[in-house]
Amino acid sequence: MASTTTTTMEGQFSWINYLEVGWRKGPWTPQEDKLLIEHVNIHGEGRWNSVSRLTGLKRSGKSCRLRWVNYLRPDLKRGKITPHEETIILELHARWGNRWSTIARSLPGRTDNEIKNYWRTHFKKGKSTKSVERERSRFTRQQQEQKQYQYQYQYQYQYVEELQQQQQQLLEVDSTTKGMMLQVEAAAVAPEMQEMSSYMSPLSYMFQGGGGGNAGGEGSSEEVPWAGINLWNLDDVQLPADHEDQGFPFY
DNA sequence: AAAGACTGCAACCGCGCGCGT
DNA sequence: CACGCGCGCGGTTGCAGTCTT
Repeated sequence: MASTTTTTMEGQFSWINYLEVGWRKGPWTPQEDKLLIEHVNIHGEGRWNSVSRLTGLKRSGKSCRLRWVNYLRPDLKRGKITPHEETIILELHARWGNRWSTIARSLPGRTDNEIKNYWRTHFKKGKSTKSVERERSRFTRQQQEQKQYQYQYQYQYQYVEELQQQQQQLLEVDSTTKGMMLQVEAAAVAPEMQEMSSYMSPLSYMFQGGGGGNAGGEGSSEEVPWAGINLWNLDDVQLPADHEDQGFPFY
C-alpha cells in the first residue's frame, strides 16, 4: 500500500496527498458513503483494498474499512451511551484495560472507536475540575441505577443456572441415541457454560469480593462468553421491595 | 455578545498479527 | 523460514459544536 504519512503542516484535508499519493483524505462525502455502502451490499465486508479499484473511490482500504465499521454499518446503535452501557464499559475496562474491541463486543451496536472516545472524554485522568464536578453529580445518579442493575445481573445469573439444571436433566432422562447425541453436544458446551456462569454478570467479580477469575489475563478472556444472549435488555424485570437493602461496592 | 475553554467524535497513523505463497 | 499483503487494534489528532466566563 502506498505510504499515507501526512505532516501536520499539510493538514488532513490536503490536496497534496491526493495528487502525490492518490488517496483522498478527510471527511467522507455522501457520494463516497453511497459508493461504499453499495460495494459492501454487493461484495460483503472484507477485501477492503479492492474497494477503490472496484468502486472508483479514491480511498485507501484502511479508510474504507474504518468508515464502514465506525459509521456506515447498519447495525450500529446511534445516540448517547446510556448509563447502563457506561456501567458495562467501566466494568469491562476494569477487567480488560484498553482492549476496546473486546469491550465493544459486549455492547452490540457500539464500536471500539466510540467506546474509546467515550472513555477518554469521561474517565481519563487529568480532567478539569469542572468536568469532575459534573461527573460527580452524574455519578451520584448512576449509583442509584447501579443498585437496580445489580439485581438485574443476579437475576440473569439465576437464569443461566436454571438453564444448566435443565440441561443436566436432559442428560439424565434420555439415554437413547438421541440422548447420546445431546450428551455429546452438552459435553462440548459444558466448559463454556461453566465459564459463563463464573462471570455471567459483568459485575459478578465485585459480588464475589473482586479480583477473581482471569482478570487481567491474556488471551483466554478474548471471547465474550455471553455473546448472543441479550444481557442488556432486562428493563421489565420486576424488583422486589427489599432490593434497596443490597449494598453496592462501586469504586 | 464575544472570546476562550471544553467536549465529542470522525478520521488518521503506526504497529503487530495471521495467512498465503 | 522469510516475505508480502490484508486487516484489525490502540493511540492520537484536529475540527466543529457547545458551554462557561
